[in-house]
Amino acid sequence: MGIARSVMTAKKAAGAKSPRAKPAVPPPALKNPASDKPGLILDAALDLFRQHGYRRTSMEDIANAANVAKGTLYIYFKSKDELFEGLARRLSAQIAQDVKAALARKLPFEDKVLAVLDAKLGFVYRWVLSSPHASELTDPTSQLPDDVFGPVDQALRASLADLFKTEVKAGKIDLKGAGLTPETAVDTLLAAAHGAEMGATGEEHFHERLTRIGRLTLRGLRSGL
Amino acid sequence: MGIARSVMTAKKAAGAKSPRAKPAVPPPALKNPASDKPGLILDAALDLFRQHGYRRTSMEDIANAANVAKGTLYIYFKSKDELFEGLARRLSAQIAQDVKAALARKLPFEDKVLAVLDAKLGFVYRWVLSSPHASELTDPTSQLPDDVFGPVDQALRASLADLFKTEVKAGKIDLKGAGLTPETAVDTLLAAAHGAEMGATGEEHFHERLTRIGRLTLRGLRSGL
Amino acid sequence: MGIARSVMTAKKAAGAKSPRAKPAVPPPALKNPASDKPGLILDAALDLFRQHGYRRTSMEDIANAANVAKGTLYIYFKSKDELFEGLARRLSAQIAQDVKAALARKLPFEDKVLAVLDAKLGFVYRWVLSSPHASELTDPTSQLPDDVFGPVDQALRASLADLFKTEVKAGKIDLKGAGLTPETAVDTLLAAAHGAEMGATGEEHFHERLTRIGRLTLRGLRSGL
Amino acid sequence: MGIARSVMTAKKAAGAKSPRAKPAVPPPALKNPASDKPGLILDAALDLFRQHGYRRTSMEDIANAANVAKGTLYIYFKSKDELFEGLARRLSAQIAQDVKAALARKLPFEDKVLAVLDAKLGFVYRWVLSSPHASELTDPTSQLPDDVFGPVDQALRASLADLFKTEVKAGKIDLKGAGLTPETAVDTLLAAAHGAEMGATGEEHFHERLTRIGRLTLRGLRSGL
DNA sequence: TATGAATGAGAATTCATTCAT
DNA sequence: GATGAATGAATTCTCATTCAT
Repeated sequence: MGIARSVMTAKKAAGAKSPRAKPAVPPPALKNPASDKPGLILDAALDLFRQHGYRRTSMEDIANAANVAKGTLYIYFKSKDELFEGLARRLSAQIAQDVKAALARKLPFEDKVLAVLDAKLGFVYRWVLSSPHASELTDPTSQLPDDVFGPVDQALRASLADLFKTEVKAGKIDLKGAGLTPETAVDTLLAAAHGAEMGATGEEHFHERLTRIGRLTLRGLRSGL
Repeated sequence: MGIARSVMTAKKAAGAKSPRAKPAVPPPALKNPASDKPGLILDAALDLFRQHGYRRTSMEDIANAANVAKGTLYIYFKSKDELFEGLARRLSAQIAQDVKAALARKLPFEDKVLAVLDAKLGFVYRWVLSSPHASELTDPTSQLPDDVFGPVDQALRASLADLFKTEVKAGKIDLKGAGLTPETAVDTLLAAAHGAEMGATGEEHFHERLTRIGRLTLRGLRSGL
Repeated sequence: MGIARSVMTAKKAAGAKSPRAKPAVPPPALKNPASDKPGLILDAALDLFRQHGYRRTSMEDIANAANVAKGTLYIYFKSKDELFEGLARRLSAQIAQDVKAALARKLPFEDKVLAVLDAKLGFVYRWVLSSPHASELTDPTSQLPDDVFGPVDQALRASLADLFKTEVKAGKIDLKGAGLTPETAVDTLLAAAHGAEMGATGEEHFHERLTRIGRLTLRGLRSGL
Repeated sequence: MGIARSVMTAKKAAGAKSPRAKPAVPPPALKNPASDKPGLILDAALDLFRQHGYRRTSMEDIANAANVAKGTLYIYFKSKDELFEGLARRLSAQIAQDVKAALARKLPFEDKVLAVLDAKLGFVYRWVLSSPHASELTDPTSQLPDDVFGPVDQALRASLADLFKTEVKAGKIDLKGAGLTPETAVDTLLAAAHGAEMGATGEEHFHERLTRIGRLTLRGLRSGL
């Protein structure tokens, strides 16, 4: 089973033009793509976690959904928590890719910032936050090692800070007037954007919010205010 | 045992003047104020949930911490989930009070908005989100009845929308220019503010963020941009 | 709330003529009939035991149904098991009365035997065996003291044996031919009659069976076979 | 542990000639006959249920007696009630076999009827009714699915009815004279026989009763009465 | 690698009984 | 006598994890 994986690995149709167009993840090359056991296991797990939450998904459920024996799970993941960590790592890797792609696109400042926000938050929303059990998936153990999402986040912040600096130099935005440095400005933007998920009722709703938050925040940074 | 309640019910020193001043909760009258069993149980539960999370706090733990027998928990709360709901209701009631107080204060527009945001989010942050197990406390069952937080939220939104309208009439802010109605503006503001919690490392950090988000967002609404 | 007792104590309309007519129990005189607490408790208990079985009826249920506090039950009955025993004693007393009445009636031999069987088994059937939880009511603890039903049974057997002896003397039945003594004949008859309850689907069904068993058994005892 | 199973599966010495001869059960083929886990569990359970009753036998007790872990019980039986149902099914299967064997024996009418009654009721008596907790074993949940004992009972009734019809044709018995059809005659006989269990003090006592009831009932059916 | 039967600590919940008022 | 809050032992059931095959 696993609509999850099929979607997560599906290439989106190419020629999208909006800032939100975001391609997805090329599956890592496998000798026999049909037997990427750990991948299949994670697919099944994601599906089930989203549907029933972490607590109410048993290792047995995952094994059944992945068509492997329970013991097999423990060959690839030392524990249920590590299996979850594996999920987080895969998610993180995919976000990294999407963010990188967004940054590489040739777009005006504001559009690019929105594209980046969408790459990061939209992805998470689609795969995690839109689940009725999102809170359990945020981190069921509160133990995700720093290296799971940390590096991606660092890189993102650095890149956005650079974008901001450029824009400041160009006189388009005025951080000082708002009492901010590039870093605090980025932090503020990301935090605010993160709030878009709050009680969002669907992806459309989420995106409208995200866009409004992004635009309003950037508006507050404009020069000559 | 129970710093939670002592803090939650402690009267804050009166004459605070900063926008962040937070009044608190008049305990409901009790026959024997020294033995508000359900209250003591909730105190113990909140403490433990914050420390160890919902899943890893057993009813036995709660009973021990509250110095009552396991069975006593079930006199006041039908199940572990209902106990959690009780916690949420108490939280909600306290937020409602604080928000109301913030709205009643005589402050300039921006300060009042920040005060309201702080009343709502700061309270939640202090009692829920600052826990390493925050995600589990958001709603372990994804089943909190609508009437727990809904009404408070509705009222808050309505009040903020009124504030905005007044400010629009006074020509101080310009929602149309930002493509917003009072309601979408409030939604955007609240959502953005909600993001302040994201990975905050402490209450100070949280507040700085919240303030920056609030100010930046309001800045984006100013007239004559 | 006690349909049980009202029925159990209700006087049946008088002039019934069939062998099956069986009057019931005059309530013991009480100073204040409205406050026969133990009686009301037993009424409630019987009701509930019949509906939900012994196991699934809690002392709290009984207390609620009897409109007394839980602690009150323990004033009149030392334990749940003793409460049940009280029920059994009341039942036994009522059977004793009905059997006595049946024996006192002026009826031909076969009719009288059937009337006695009905007094004993019909009563039990109506109040115990017709419940879906009969098996639990037969004796939830397997600990009913001998003196609860024993004496009634002894008396019944003795009386029936006398009836048989008389009938033998009159040459109407022939126990020797069937290899029986009066006592074994009575035991056989009672045991067989007892089987009438087996899977009976209602009181009518039960009575047809009981009658057929009685008649067929007595038929097997007829002289000149 | 487990005299239960050893007896229940023990082959009785072959050539028994009395009406009471009881053949037994060919154990289903097992990979490892020494570890029929569900069978061993049922053995332990039957032992304990007979000794202490259903309620007072905990799953833990059963697990200990069967030398398996508590969780193992739930591999084979979804719940305590289903475990009981398993017991009933095994019992039913064995009764079916014994009844079939009794019907296959070449015996005169009356002896065969007695043999059949003994096959059905004697077995139940030995394994269930002779327990001091029989009432709890009759059906602790009042929920045994119809397909557990129903089919066996149906088949038995049909076979006995056939026997009766044959005997009627041969002029040996006279159902009409007793106001019965073959089916009601069978029902009456079975019900009466069922009563043999009532307060039986041991297997001998039970059998005497059963035999007397059977003979007396059949005697009542004889032609030319 | 892969399996899946077996494990057993742990958790939530129930309820007969007690006892201070 | 009457109450009902409080108790805590007992019970059923779950599920992450192990390990012999």
